[in-house]
Amino acid sequence: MSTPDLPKQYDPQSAQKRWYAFWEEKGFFHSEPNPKKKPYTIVIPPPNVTGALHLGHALNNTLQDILIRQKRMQGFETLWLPGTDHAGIATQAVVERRLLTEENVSRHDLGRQGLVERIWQWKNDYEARILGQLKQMGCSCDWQRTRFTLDPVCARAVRETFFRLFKDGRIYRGKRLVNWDTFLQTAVSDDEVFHDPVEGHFWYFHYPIIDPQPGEPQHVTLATTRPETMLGDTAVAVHPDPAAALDQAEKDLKERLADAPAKEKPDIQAQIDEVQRRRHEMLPMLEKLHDMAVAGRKVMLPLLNRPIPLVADEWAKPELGTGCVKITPAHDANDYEVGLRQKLPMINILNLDGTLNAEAGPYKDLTVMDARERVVADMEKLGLLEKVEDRLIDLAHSDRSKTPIEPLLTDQWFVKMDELAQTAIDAVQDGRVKIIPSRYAKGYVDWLSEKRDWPISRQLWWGHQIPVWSKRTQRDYNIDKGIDETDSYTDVDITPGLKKKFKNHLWPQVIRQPETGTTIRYYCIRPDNLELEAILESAGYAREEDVLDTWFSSALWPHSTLGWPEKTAELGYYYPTSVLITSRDIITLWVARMVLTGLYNMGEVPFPEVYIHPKILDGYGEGMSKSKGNGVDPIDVMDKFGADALRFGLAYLTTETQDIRMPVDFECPHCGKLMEQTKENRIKPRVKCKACGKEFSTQWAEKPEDKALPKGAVVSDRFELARNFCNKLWNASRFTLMNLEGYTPGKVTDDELCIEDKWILSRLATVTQTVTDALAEYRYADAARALYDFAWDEFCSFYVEMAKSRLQGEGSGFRVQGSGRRTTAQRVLAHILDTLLRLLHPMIPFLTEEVWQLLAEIALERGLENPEKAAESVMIAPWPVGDAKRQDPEIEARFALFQEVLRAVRDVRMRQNVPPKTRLAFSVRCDAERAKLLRTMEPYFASMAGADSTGWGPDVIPPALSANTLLSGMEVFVDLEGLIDVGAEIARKKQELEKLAGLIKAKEKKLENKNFVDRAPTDVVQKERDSLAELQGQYESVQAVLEQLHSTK
RNA sequence: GGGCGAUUAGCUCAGUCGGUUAGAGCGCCACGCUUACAACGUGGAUGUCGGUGGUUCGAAUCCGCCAUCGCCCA
Repeated sequence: MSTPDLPKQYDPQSAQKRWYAFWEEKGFFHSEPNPKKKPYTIVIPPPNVTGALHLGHALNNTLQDILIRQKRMQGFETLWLPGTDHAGIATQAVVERRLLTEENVSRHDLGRQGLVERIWQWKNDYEARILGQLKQMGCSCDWQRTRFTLDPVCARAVRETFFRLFKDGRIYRGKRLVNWDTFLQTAVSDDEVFHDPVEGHFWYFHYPIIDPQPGEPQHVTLATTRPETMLGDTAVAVHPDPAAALDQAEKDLKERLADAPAKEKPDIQAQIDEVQRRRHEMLPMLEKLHDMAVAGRKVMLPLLNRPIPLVADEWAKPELGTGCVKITPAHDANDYEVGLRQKLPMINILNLDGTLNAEAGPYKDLTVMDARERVVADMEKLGLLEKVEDRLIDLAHSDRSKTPIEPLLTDQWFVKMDELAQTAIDAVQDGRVKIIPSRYAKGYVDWLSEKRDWPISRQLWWGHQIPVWSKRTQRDYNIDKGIDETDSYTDVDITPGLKKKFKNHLWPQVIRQPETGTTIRYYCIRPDNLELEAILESAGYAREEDVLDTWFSSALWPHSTLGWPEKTAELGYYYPTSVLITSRDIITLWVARMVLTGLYNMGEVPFPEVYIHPKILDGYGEGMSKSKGNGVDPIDVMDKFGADALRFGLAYLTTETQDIRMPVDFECPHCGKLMEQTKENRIKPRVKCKACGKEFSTQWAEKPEDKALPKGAVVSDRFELARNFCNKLWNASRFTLMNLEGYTPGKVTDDELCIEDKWILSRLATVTQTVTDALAEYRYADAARALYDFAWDEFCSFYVEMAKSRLQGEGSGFRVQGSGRRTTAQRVLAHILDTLLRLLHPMIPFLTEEVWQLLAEIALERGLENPEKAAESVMIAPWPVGDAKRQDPEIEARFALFQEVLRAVRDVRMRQNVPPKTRLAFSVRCDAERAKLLRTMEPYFASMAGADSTGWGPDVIPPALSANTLLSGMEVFVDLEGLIDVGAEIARKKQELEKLAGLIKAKEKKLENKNFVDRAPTDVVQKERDSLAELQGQYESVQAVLEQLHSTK
């Protein structure tokens, strides 16, 4: 393409396709350990294969690519290691739901292997899509090293880690109440549960006291929202000191009352009254019950006729309900704690499908809801139902199946966190891992400090199957644990010969079940021991069915992806990685665990720095999600604005605060206009365009008539700024290319440089430093803004404008002194553009490459001191270094004077409505020094403001009819003979006068304040005095002009 | 309930060490297709810096309290 043929608008799509392929072909993305260079490594936070990438991913990956590209240019051996995460439950649930809706088959129809195969298909599709999206964004990942958390390399690391932890005694089997999804028949994690208020009831039951003594109650009253759980009750609790508890409750309420706002007072007072009522009416009974609990008395659990103890436990709140509480340890989190404290039996009454099991006696096989009705009816028949109240219940639902969650006590595998967590805390506290911004370190440390053991098993089929074999006949969720470490190697099935042969590859753990007198023997096997696995299986051992928590494999990501446990060259060279860039919601789940496993497996932290970037919200401050309909797809943004605009826009918005707010628009497919997305229209299947009146469909379209409409993309106009910026750059580049005809490289000496050359070189040196510093501290927005302002306001608006006179040569009407002037301008211009492209490349890779290549055609050798051939791609060109000796505050200050005067002249033209082609005459009253400088700029006033000067210096006399503009130390007069709208100018000056009067008054007041003059630093006081004098001078000038205007009217 | 953060122009955001006549982009108004660019140029208008109390000669900036919103944790 020859330069005059360049289109006036930048076409992102064609550049993206061409240059990405070029980079890949050249192998620029690939990295190999290179001892001659320092490594710079980032491992990608692997996106889930559950779905396509959203804007949050686009942000996350843009920020990584910016650093990677910059560091590559800075000469590091740069590796950005890409990959994806298998995302256990999320992916399995998506695939299962799809199988059900589209083919009406369940996972049980397919079987484990069948389902896993189907999920792999899904994974392959989505992985390809995700990696394609990253490529479209321009991400310079080393695709040859792409990893997946379930691939053989990662799997090996997972098994090896599990084995080491197991052997180390850090993995154990234990009880845990989980959120059981009876529909999907799996445990789901807390963040896969949502709470919804549901209308329910509060049932009051009587449990008879066994053999009540005289003066004792016949029964205790208990209230419950889930009557069927009584079948699993193993105790009734009463507070150990009900009087003290009531006193405390009253004290707390009174404190709250004291500093509560008036409108809340009546409510709190009512609560205090209630506590006092309870003290009178209920306390004696509660104290009696407490005595009975201490005496070891029991109550009879109705329906099952099981005697259960009265226990004293603080969980029973005398200020709430009946003051007593039934305890169902296997089906309620709080009751479970009570069960542990009071050493109560834990009876599970549920089957995994949500029906009741044999423990429920006559209610066996009923569903929870059926059992609830029957229990209530039967209690009523027995006369044990006191009353029923309506009540709004906050019920937990599974996000995956939308069905109610049942708390269920199950056996799970855990990692002991005590020591491991401490190592990760230490790493942050002693600075080996720095979290940026630092405020996030608190949450990290607090979370780890709880040292809660990590439950790692999941009842799923998609994931790393736990590498433990055991002999047992059924999955039993009611066993008690008891590990006996000394009982190793006594299993009759494993011969001493085998044990010797597989030493260090096999590790036992024995768990006794005192109730049944049996023992369960577990063996963990190291990876790559198929023979051993076969031997165990033929001896009747079966592998655990559960898989590991996805985070277990993600936790190893920085070292597993580099080949650990093999001692690969990559591991030695690239580990520890340089930085981790991620969002704040997974600091604990992921970052903390990577630190901990990195230290455990490698003995070294996985990265010295963690940068936490903002979260993208919509215009209402809500997180974006597909389920809300406010999710912006980066592909839509790239289609509309281009990948460069997406990237620059995101970088521009990445400030140190927590969030990026991004109002969301629909883009009408008919007229292309943007229309604000509201909470109302974002959930509709079809929307009517406000601009053209035609309808379009949304992501919710399901009916054929809706689907038939063209789809409206969801975008945000916040990318317009970046798109416009790209286009501006494109056109500045276009100008440069068009004016480099006849360019020759060559050294440019200082005396060949004009003031504008020196000025732009000074500014460029400063901006180079600013951008380099900002990126080193992850201040992306600062870097982007510095480049935006420089490129637009300085390079385009001034340098390019001013270079025109020299570039366009003799015919232009400007003074052209010497034949070298055009050559110099070309050399400086090529150099500035060259440097600007390099500085912008990490943020705007495609456009900069496009221009770089075009520039190479006409100006391959560039540079002011020692012109050199440009690199074959901007991607591998050296990162600019801010040249301190080019920084010239003197020149910058002088240039600023010129800009001020120029603006003043332009301002008069605009406010007087002088047509652009009419030339203006102006003069400037100022000191001799300034006059000398400004005089040299005359041609630029002529070209840039269409104004010719008539005088400079202290003796300038204003024309009879003029508009004046006051600047610091200067006064600009524009001759208005025959032009002026006098009335408008008078009005304007009056307004100006008032404003000045106000400012003067404020300053005078300040300076009259003795405290200020005495206590403020002298330079500040002096500054205020100078400022006042200046203002007074300005006031007088304006007044003079005003009088003159009046007199000519 | 605890922690973190936000609140500055109609919108989205900058604002360094406490001292500025508080800035930018979009939008708005006026003028202009001047051979790089109308995705543009030139100029303009727009603010009780959420409220309140304090520290200070001086507060958008530091501290206390309150309000609203968001996120995380129980």
